[in-house]
Amino acid sequence: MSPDLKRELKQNKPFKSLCQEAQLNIVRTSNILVNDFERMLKPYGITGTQYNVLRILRGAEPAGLCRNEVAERLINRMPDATRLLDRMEDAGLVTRERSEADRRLVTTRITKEGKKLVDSLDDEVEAQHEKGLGHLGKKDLEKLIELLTLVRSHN
Amino acid sequence: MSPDLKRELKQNKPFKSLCQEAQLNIVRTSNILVNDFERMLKPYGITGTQYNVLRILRGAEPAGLCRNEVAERLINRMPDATRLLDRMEDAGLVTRERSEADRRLVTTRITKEGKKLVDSLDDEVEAQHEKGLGHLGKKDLEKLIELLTLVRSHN
DNA sequence: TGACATTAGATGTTATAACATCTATATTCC
DNA sequence: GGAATATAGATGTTATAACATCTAATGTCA
Repeated sequence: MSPDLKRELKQNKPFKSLCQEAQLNIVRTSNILVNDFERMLKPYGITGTQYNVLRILRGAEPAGLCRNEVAERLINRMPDATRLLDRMEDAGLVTRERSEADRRLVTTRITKEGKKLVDSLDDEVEAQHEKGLGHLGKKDLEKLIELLTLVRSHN
Repeated sequence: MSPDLKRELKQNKPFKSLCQEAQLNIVRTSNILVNDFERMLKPYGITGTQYNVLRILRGAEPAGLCRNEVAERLINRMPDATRLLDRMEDAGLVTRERSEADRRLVTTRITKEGKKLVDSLDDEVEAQHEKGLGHLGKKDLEKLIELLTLVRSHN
């Protein structure tokens, strides 16, 4: 049970510090969860980032959001938002329209088709989260969230 | 303090489940730490993955490791190991040599130059870990590691 | 031995990430 | 009003990731 990270990565030396061990644990665990998540999405022809954008735009209906607002709400930074949205527009998942009030802005909205796709994935997404983390109890999950929030708290 | 993730991502709806909230916290925290780490490495002309490969090869001296052994020890999977090592070879950080015993294998070793680079980064790397996680106490770090190990324990 | 499967790695191709630079529009402030 | 600055986004380029396919060497077993 719980083979530790050192064994997982076939390392023979101990970690240099507790901070390092914690950081590697966070990153490793994230990578595993993200990989599983992307694999689950693959049959539907979208990436994890695209899925997250769809979620964000679904939550912003019917007003929509401009490019930078979408980027701000993403879990990971996305320097190339324009072309990601281009691809999603080509795929019929979003529409874009230049704002009348401020012509620098381009409002992006989810299409009916995009909403249908993301709605249809809700159960499978929840199942993936459950599969990856459901074996922890409520107490442990809450403690984990608390500690990670604390990690992020200082910058 | 500790603005929670919901606020960070400007979400107005609560998370669907505790599992989902935990997963997003893990991934978000990892992204922040990885971004900081990569930014720190940038002046030295290597990526995070390249740094990790150098660490692995430094730990495998003087025997070296073949391509797949390197890939297995990485924090994240690397389907394109060949060309990553190509680039590192071009940069003078590693050498490669086809094994005599089994001519399918190519043994990769860190060069003197590569070792010098990774040695010179040790302090800065530790400082980055300290900066990102040092504000947690020993108890909290240990608990965090324990919980993340538990997350990874079941598959 | 020879057909077949397996393994290690290389290579071709496409998609995406990362970064710098550029254009158009708005805002600031004299 | 107009120059300077800031902001939103588009575009060009390079590097890397992802995936499939290919070649060479080894192992398996009739």
